[in-house]
Order: sequence, then C-alpha cells, then structure tokens
Amino acid sequence: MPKPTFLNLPDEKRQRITELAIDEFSTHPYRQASLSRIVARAGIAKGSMYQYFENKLDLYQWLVVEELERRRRDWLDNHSHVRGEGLFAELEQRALASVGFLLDHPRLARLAAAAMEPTSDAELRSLHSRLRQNELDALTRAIAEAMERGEIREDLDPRALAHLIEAMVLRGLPDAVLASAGVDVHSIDAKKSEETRIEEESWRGMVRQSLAMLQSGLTHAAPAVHA
Amino acid sequence: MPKPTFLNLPDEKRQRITELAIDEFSTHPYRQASLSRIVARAGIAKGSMYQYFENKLDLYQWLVVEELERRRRDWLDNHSHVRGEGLFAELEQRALASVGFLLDHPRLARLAAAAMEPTSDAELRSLHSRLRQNELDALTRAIAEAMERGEIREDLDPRALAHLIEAMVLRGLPDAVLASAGVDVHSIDAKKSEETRIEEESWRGMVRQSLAMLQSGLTHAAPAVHA
Amino acid sequence: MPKPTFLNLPDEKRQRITELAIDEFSTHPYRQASLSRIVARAGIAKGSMYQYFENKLDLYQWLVVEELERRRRDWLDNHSHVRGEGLFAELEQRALASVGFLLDHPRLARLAAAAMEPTSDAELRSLHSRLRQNELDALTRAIAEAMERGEIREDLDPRALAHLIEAMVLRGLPDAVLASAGVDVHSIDAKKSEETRIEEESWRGMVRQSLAMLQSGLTHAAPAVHA
Amino acid sequence: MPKPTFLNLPDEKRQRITELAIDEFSTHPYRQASLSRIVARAGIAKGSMYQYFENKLDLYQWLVVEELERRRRDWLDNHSHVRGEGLFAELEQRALASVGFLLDHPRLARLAAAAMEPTSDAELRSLHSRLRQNELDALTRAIAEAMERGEIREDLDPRALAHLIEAMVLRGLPDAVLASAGVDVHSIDAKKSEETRIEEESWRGMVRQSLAMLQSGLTHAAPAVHA
DNA sequence: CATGAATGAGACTTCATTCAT
DNA sequence: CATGAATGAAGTCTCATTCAT
Repeated sequence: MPKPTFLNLPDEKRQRITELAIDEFSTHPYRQASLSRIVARAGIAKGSMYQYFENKLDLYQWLVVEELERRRRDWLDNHSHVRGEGLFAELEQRALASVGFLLDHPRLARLAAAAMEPTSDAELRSLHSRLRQNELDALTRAIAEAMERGEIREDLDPRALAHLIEAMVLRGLPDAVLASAGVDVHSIDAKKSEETRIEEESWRGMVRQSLAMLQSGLTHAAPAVHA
Repeated sequence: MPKPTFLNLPDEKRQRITELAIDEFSTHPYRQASLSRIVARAGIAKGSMYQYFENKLDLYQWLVVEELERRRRDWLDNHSHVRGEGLFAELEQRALASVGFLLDHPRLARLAAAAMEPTSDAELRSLHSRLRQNELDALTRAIAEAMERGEIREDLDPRALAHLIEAMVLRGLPDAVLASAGVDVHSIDAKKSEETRIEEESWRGMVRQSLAMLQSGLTHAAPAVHA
Repeated sequence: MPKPTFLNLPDEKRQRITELAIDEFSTHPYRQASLSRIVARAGIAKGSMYQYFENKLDLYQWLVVEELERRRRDWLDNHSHVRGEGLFAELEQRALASVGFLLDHPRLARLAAAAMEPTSDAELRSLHSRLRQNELDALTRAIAEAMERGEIREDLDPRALAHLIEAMVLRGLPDAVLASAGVDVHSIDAKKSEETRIEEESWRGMVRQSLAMLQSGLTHAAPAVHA
Repeated sequence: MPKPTFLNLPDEKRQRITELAIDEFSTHPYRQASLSRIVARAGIAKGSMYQYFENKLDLYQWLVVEELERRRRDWLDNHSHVRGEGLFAELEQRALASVGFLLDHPRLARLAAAAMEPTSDAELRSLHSRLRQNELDALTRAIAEAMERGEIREDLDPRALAHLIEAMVLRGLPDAVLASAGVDVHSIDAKKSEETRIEEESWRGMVRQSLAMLQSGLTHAAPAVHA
C-alpha cells in the first residue's frame, strides 16, 4: 500500500525511512508515533511522506502487513530448520523461530506482537483483528489435522485449543525466555548492547521443555478432575 | 494516589467521575484517552481534575492499581467459590474468576489486561511492568510450593512456568471463551446488549478442560522428545 | 453556537475578536479565511479560538446567522423609516435599508450577501441554502398577500416572482448604486477613505425609480408579447 | 493563455484535461479546487500541468475566458433562435439562451456565473470584475440604443438599468426556473439523472412572462409613488 | 516534452496543564 | 475547593510549485 513513489526510491533512502519508521512504531504506541519525528530524523520534507504513503495508518499497515512479513521470511530463509513430522514438531519449529527472531530483531518482533494484540484503538481494530485471525486460523487448521491423524485427543475444540496454544507458545514462551534474562520485549534494545546474552542452548531448552509439557497434556487422557 | 480532595468528594460525584474515567481509559489507548472528554461528560471543570489528581498518569495509575483491585475484590466477595486444595484447584479458581469477571465487567477486565501488558509507551512502562511482576511473582510462588509438595514435576523452572501458565490460563483461555461467541474483549460491549449470551455451563467446561490438560502435562513424565 | 466561554469574555476582547473575524471572512472566501490569521492579529493563542467556537464552520455560522442579524437589527433601529402600506412600500423600505446598510457597513453587507449566495463549497451549501430560503420565503409570503389584496397581477407565480424581485431589488440595485460610484462591494473599503462619496439623494433616487419601474411592470397588464 | 504545449496536445488528451478542469472548478471554490486532483484523475504528471499553463490562475483564467466562451458559442450555433427586433426581443433571446444553456450544461453555467460574481478572493478580483464589466457594457449599450430608438423611457440611467436587468434576467430568472423544480445550480447535477425534468414549455413561459413584466415596467410611465 | 519526486508553508484541530479568580 | 479561560506545542494532512532527469 505504499505509493509507487516509495517503491521507486533509491534503496538507501527507502531503507533509511523504513528503518526509522519501524523504530518509531516499535517504540511508541500507534497514537503517539509521530510522522513528524520520522521525517525529521530522516531529513526529508514532511510532505514527502505523503508522496510515499496515503497517511499514517497506511504506513503502519504496510509496515506490519508487508514489510514485517518480508523480513520474517528473509530471516527464516537464513535459519535452516529441520522439520519433523506432526503437530508438535511444527509447533516447536514455530516456537524456535519466534524466539530466535525476537532475539535477533527485537524491534520487529515487538511490532509484530503488538499488531496481533486486540487494541482499544478504533482505527487499528479491524487490522489487528484480521492479522490475529489469520494466525489463529492457520493454527486451528493444523490442530484439526492433527486430530484427524489421531495425534492428539479429540475431545477438545480445535479453535479453543488454538487460542490456548497460541497464548502459551507464541506469547508466554517468548516472555519466559526474555524474563529469564531479566528483560522484557521493550527493554531488550537498551540492554542488548550491554551484557544481555541469552545462551542459545538455554532458550532452546526452554522451548523444548514447554512443548514437551504441552504434548504430554494433549496426548494423555485427562486426569480425573476434582477427584 | 488521588489527592485528599478526591476522596472527600460526595460519593455520587466521585463515582460518576470514576465510572467515566474507566470508560475512557478502557475504550482508548492511554495516549488517546482524553481528560477533556472525561470532564466534559462528567460535567465538571477541567481544573477540578487537577485538584483530584496530579495529572493524567496519576489518574490512570490510581485506576489500574487501586480502583480496579478494589472492584475485583468486591466482585470476588460476591461470588463464593469453594476452594479445593493444591495448585490446580487454585488455578481453576483463578481462571473461573478471571473469565467470570470478564463477562460481568468487560470494561474493567479490559483495563486490567492492558495494564499488565508490556507497553511501548515509556510513560507507562514501569507501571505496567510492576503490575505484571506482582502477578507473576504470586504465580511463581504458588508453583514453587506445588513443586515442594510434589504436586508437579520439578524439572521446570518455576518462573518460566509461571509465564507459560499465565499466558495460557489468564490470557489464552479468556480469549478462547470470547472467541467461541464470536467477540473479542473490545467488541464485547457493543454486542453485549444484543444476543451474545455465553452460557455459563459452556465456559466453565472450557475452563475445566483447559486446566485438566495443563494438569496432565505437568504431572505426567514428559514423553520422549524427537526420539 | 459560540461556547459560553466566548459569551463570557470581557466586552472589549469579544468585540475585538468578532471584528477581526468579520474582517477575515469578509475579505477572503471561506476556504481561504484563516483562523491562524485571526488569532495572530487578535494576539490570542490558537487554542483559545477553540474555547470559543467548535471549529471554523461554527465561527462562520455564528457570524452570518446571529451576529450579522444582530448588527443589522441594531442599524435598523437607529435608522427610522416611515413605513407606508402595501408591497411596494415594503420593498422600498427593504431596498433603502439594504443599500443604506451596505454603504455604512460594507464588510457586513458583503458577508451577508455571500452567505445567501449558492456556493460550490460543500461545507457551506446547506447553510447558505437555508439562509436564502428564509429570505425568499418571507418575500414570497409578502407577494402572495399583495396578490390577495389585489395590489398586483395574479397571473404570476409568487415564488418565481420572489426570485425575480430579490435579484433585482436586493442584488442588482445595490450593485447599481455602487457602480455609479465606480466601486463594487469588495473595493469599497479601500476607496471609502478617499473620496467615494455616494450622495444620499442620489442613491435614494435610484431606489425610488427602480421600485417605480417594478411597480409599473407588476400592476399594468402585460403588453402583448411578440405582436 | 495556455502555453503552446497545451494547444499542440492530441485532441483527446486536451479535451480530457479540459473536462476534468471544468469539473473541478465548477464543483469547488477556486481556492479549494485542486490541481492535484485534476492531474490525478487525468492520469498525467503534475509537472505536465505546468507545461500547459503558467499556474493555477492561468488555467482558471483560460477556462472562464476562452473555453467557456467557445462552448457557449458552439451551443448557440446549434440552437437556432429567430431574432426579433428591439431590446426586449434581444433580452428574451439572451434569457432563453441563458436558461437553456444552464439546463443543458449546468457545470459550465455554474462556472460562468461564478466568474462574473464579485469575489473576495484577491487573486480573482480583477478577472471577475473585467468579465462582469464586459457583460454590463454590452447591456448598457443595448439599453442606450433602445432609448435612442425611443423604445423605453429615457429618464433612467442606462448603466444602472443594466445592473437591474442583468440581475433580474440573467441571475434571478434562471434561479426561479431551477427553484420551480426544487433544485439550485449546485444540486442540479446530482438530481439531473433522476427525475428533474424541467418542461421546456414551462420555463419558456416563465421567461416570456418575466420579460413582459419588464417591458411593461420600462415602457409605461411610472405610477405615482406613495400616493 | 513528460515525468514525478521534493518541498515547505500553512491549514485546522486537540490536548494536558496552569493559574487567577 | 471549584472554576474555566488561556496557553502553545504538537499532530496530521494538503497544496501549488519547482526542477532534475
């Protein structure tokens, strides 16, 4: 949704602007993110931004829908990941990617996370909602297939399960990893430069354990409740 | 941390203001929430608000720290809940309360949820972070105790586990319940009046099943991974 | 439609602002009229204007609907006018007032005239249209009554006639008076200070003659056309 | 005063641009009319417009001075009109043409009307004034000649009379015709497509009656006023 | 001759906060 | 203690115009 003008820009300039926009939107809530600040830092005229994008929402939308996805894909391409069979292998891959990407690109991950959160901002509601649905739909499908293959118990509603898994694996788990190093998704930037080294072995272990726990819960028969 | 002025206000007035403030902050992101709008609707002078609170942040802080907690306690007092023994009974109680409160008071639940979310708003960062830590600390303690009692496996880090459980039980589960009725936390108000009836039996079932799954995962030995 | 804030202003200040607003809107088309310019000249903060009026349109609306009408009434009160009987006496009074007011208060007359003109500005369309209808309705009524009294021919449609008379008496005639002095409604200010003296006797004569002509046309039987 | 570049343009392109420019200027006040919008709709580069015309004013000027006149002439050529003798026959012809053209080409008529109106826009003042003078000069001449021929009373100032007649016949009469169908000059486009059929017989009748009234007023001796 | 990116002034509007009454 | 006027920074966005290619 950028105008052609933006796409035709010299690479260097386009990337500089993109970078600054990501920076702005990942460090401020949408409402407080300021086009004025972006153009000031980019050293371009205020009007120019409107040659590139329809308006503030258009820029934000492009960022979270297209650019983010593109960068995620690029990152994934460079991080080979053997892919096992079955739901849990897939979930583990996604979790590993999610955490890995977060540690490599905190700003992007932050923006992506925010864009899937339900928001009280009416202007963003439908966009965020759409993005979230996509994510959940994919997960729901994978779960339904796993049920058909008999991988997991079938007494649960796939969509409800998707919510639970998404929350635990894609939100709780990255949080846990960050917390283990004493940061959260918004403070990681600042501390990154210093000594926050999250050992790869360490977080991969957390991912593995979490998935194992989930697998255990979903394959064993439920224990009797309240008894 | 309202000024004494606010606390000395006639009940009716104080409550009216409180109600409108909750409404404003639960329907707009902090930055977009407007004191002007609140005072306009409350029919009081703008200056008065500054007799009651230091500033916008002070008001927000009081709302999410004190008032919200108070209302949650009041609600809990009126919703008797037998309390079983052990971690899972406790978790189930908390989940039931969480969902029940959400269905009864969507605005409050929304505000509470937002206040525990990490935020990119520098002004709110430390506040949100603090609230979240409190929640996680309590959960971490409960988990550690359960481990000591031998209720659950001990090969997991209590704090990490707290993140996972918090995400699944306190965020994913309410989302799942709402989603089953086709709403989300921000659209529930609008639809409430119409026909969005979420049957109590239905959502209690979801809570029970989710907790059972969790219990299963945390008590059985993990299945061998990738082997 | 001003907010109470404006009405409570010290007289001096309120009048200064009003004066400057009239000046701005009577020397620029609505779109080009600038609140920034008004506040700059008034020496007040930009935000203050929004304490007084909802927005630009609100200010304009108040100006042309209320303030203008008030000033016109004030002026009329101070310019005694014996009032004959019948449609033509009434029309003559209105014409004399119209021209007199225009010569005394060109800016106000200009604004009033513009506000009755159909406009291509969508924002103003309904307002202008309403003002114009009021004027025409009154005239239509007067004409219909005159017909009933047998003062004028009855073979004409009162509403159509109102348009013709309004155009000739309330628009053409003032134009003619100004033109006789080599000015028009927008250049009169500038020239006023110099030597543009329009003799009272002179323009009263024009008014009288015009009305006489109209009366003649409306009372005599129409001459045979094309014959 | 387009640059040669514009005149050398392929017919199709030149006409497309012209059409869109007319559309823009006839639906927005000069200040709000937007070159950006025109070029966007025309699918040409913004810079191109400046190869064709000096600037916005230049384009507008050409439109209302040359193009409008050309189209009016074309229309007249295709609407044969027997031409009687004398001032009133001529006025009737002009009135019929004026109304007919308005009904056939509302946008053009609107633009033409606006361009003769005195304006508060300093940039347009002299242009509008010049156009208006031309119109009035012609009318004044015709009136003076009619006086010399003894067609009408000679106790009136020809120029003043021109103002009155212009207002009534060229402004009031078209207004009256439109009003009889419940539209005005700016709403006619929208409604045109629907059912706004103004019967030719009907409006020709209005024109004839109006002129008859005028003729009656201008040829009979004025009745004694106030007596 | 066409292009279309760049510009930057200027428009309206909103808001939290202050302060004299 | 309430009031509410005043402030001014900051925000988004539009536009005519220029100019290098």
